[in-house]
Amino acid sequence: MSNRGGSRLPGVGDEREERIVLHVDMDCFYASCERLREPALHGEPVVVGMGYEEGEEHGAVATASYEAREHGVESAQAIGKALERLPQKPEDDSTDAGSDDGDEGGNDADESEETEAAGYYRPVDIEFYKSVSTDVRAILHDCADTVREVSIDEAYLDVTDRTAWNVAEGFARHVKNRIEREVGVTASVGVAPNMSAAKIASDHDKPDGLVVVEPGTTREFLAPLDVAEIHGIGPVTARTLREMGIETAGDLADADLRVLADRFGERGRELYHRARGDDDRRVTPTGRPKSLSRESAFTDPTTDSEEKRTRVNTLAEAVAERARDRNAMYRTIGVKVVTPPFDVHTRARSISGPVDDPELVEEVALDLLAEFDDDTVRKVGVRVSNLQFTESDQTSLDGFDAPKPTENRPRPSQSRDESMPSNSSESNLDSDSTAGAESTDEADERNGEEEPSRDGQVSLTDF
DNA sequence: TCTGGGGTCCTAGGACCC
DNA sequence: TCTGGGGTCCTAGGACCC
Repeated sequence: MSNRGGSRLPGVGDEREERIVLHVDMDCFYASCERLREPALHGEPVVVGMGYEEGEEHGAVATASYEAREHGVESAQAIGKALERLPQKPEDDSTDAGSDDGDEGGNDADESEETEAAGYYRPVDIEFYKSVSTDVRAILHDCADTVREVSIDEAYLDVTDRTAWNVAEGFARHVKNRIEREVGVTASVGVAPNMSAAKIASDHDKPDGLVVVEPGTTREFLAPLDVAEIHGIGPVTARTLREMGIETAGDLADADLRVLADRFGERGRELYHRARGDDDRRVTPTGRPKSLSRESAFTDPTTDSEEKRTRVNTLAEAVAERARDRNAMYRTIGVKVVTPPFDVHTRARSISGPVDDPELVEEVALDLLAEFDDDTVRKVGVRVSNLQFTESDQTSLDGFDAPKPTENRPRPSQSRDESMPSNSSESNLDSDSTAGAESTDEADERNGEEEPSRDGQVSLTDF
């Protein structure tokens, strides 16, 4: 996404004033959430593992608290590895002041000398984190007219109309303080004239940080940073850039645009501009999802086609249900098959009109899977895309509400009129005003031709 | 890094149309 | 038919993000 549909050419229209963009990034969010309901974890190393269950060793680190990181625990690390570096703290139920989180205990009592550091391991409880996130979002929407939620723990705010540069730091501090006071978790905030720089700024002083990059200073702020810190430069691009002798954002800013465009196409141009502190994307409200998927890995890679089929069937059901929950119909059904070492294959089939048809999802998914009958498979997924939403939708981003009844946290309580009815007419103003094209407010959905497309990568939240 | 789950965007080739 | 140019849609894969 960048400058096609919504954004304008630089210099066109009223746009020349500097925007004031905040990037708000929760600090090790999952771990902070665990501390919220289990205050004894404050100051302790906390590891939240996905696919992890108590007493087990499989799964991967979703988030590690800073205390845990000091022992070498990192995001996306295998739990087994994390346990090597930071053993699990034996937990006895007795000392546990009744934190309502009734675990099951039992697994302690193991041998081991309790001398060295040990940490608390918890499985991901995404519903609980969502409920915390909802509270944070309410504050953000209260502080800005335009909020783009990027994920459960991250958002951009355009606050140009709410503050001014000479007091922007105070404004940002106010946002931070409200989050901490009203929800009880900390955030790092970056303030800059554009999204790209704000993102990097929020990361710059990470736990509990506040970094302001004033207009006119973005380029010098970025110059010394490693290219990999630029959003959109991952391991592959970073390596290529290094081979070209480009190591810092400053190097990239000084590079030859034509060379970059040659090597990386349109992306090269974009990254070049980002490195120079130029980014004309406007903050636009979070839109509807373009695809929905479920995937799951086998404990051990399998060749058993019945096992694959069974798994795909389950996933197909789950995806169809997810789509129905979100009032989404789909025109494309696809599967993803991952074979060792980590080769990702996708197959997809489009049908003539959008449907809501769970049986069809299963049927098509199984049919597409058949091609891989003889392969060893480590992971399968099912996805629907080419979505079309029925009017009633809304429900913002995470369809599943049902925040658990853990309501003793202070709750800002005005999220209602903010996020619910807004979308249908207002959001279009923002994203579409220049493209004089369609306007029936559902119609602009499809011009972006989403695509099944593939992902592949991995890495986890936290940052 | 041996690897979990959920997404987004971009590119390239082929089919098909005028 | 072999001859361009232009456009759209679909599929598959790659890279990236949290």
